[in-house]
Amino acid sequence: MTVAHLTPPLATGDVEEAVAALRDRGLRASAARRVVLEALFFADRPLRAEEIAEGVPGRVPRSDLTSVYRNLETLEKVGLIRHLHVGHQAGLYALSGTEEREYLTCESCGSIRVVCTAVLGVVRALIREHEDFVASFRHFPIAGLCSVCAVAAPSVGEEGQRHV
Amino acid sequence: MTVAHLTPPLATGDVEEAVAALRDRGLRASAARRVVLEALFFADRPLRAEEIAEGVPGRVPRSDLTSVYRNLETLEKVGLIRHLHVGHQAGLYALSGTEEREYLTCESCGSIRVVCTAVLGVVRALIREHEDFVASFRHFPIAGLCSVCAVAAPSVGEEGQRHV
DNA sequence: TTCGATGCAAATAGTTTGCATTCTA
DNA sequence: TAGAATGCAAACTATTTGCATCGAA
Repeated sequence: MTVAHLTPPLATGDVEEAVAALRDRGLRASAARRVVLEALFFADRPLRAEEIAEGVPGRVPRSDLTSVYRNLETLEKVGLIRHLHVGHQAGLYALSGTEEREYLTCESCGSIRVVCTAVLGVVRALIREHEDFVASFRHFPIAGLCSVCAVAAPSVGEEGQRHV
Repeated sequence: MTVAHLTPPLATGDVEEAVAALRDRGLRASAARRVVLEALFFADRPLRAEEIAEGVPGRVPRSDLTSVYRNLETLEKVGLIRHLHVGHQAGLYALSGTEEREYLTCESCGSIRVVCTAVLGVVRALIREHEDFVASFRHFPIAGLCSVCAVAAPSVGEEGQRHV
């Protein structure tokens, strides 16, 4: 089982800081590795491996998808980044920010929004107490229906409508 | 987006009852379809499509994997079954039982256990109230660390040990 | 007898692995 | 300059689609 996503987070403020963390661990600061970090710092939202490989025209150079995957794995092992899953889509990769973001994902329209960590703290405490289980929502965020889709719920058997 | 998993559940007690529900909807009660239902009724736990296709020697005949996938989709649309995701593995398919089972899945050892629905009810109410979001744990059950792995947590960076 | 359902082959998406080459420390 | 990292090709897993054939109603 891959448990890289259980590595404790290592927050950094920019590419140079992240690169320094790599060197601290005897890892090399290659161009391809920098590019992955640049893409993530530039996006400020979870990205798919393919989005990272595509680069940002004029901003972040494109790179080889295989290397992106290998570097995402390395960066995650170090704790610089994390990944999460939303629906049946490809995995999403994000920086380990100073503030630990957790998400709520709508199964109908596909929207992703940041959730109040305090509320999740209460949820975790509840589950820990009653079920003797340490719940985590980082890797598999809570899914369900956002307020808009919940209202439109009866029509939910067909095709989700993105209402953004 | 595929939202078959948002279909309301339709509980049945045995294969014949499930087959009758299919006919009610103008769907055919083919041999391959019966076999999928038999496998699920026989297992009484969530199964992967491949496990269903393999059959149970002397109990449930094996069948074509493609047909299994097509039939799982049909059965899920009807509400007779549901599917859920655990870690990075293949999807798991289960009957829509009368009692609505929800699970807690350990990210370290891979164990899956049934959770008290009442506790999840409180969790849902909490999230609905504070976040205006209707959480559901059917499709993506809550992940985390079971009590055994939580204690052994410091060693969690490497390889999860199945302690069952 | 007619469509719905099947089963094989082939395609697809996401991700991983092998290996000779390149580049960082 | 040694060993880490790259990048291309190829493999792999889970799942879906095309299509000619079959079988349930």
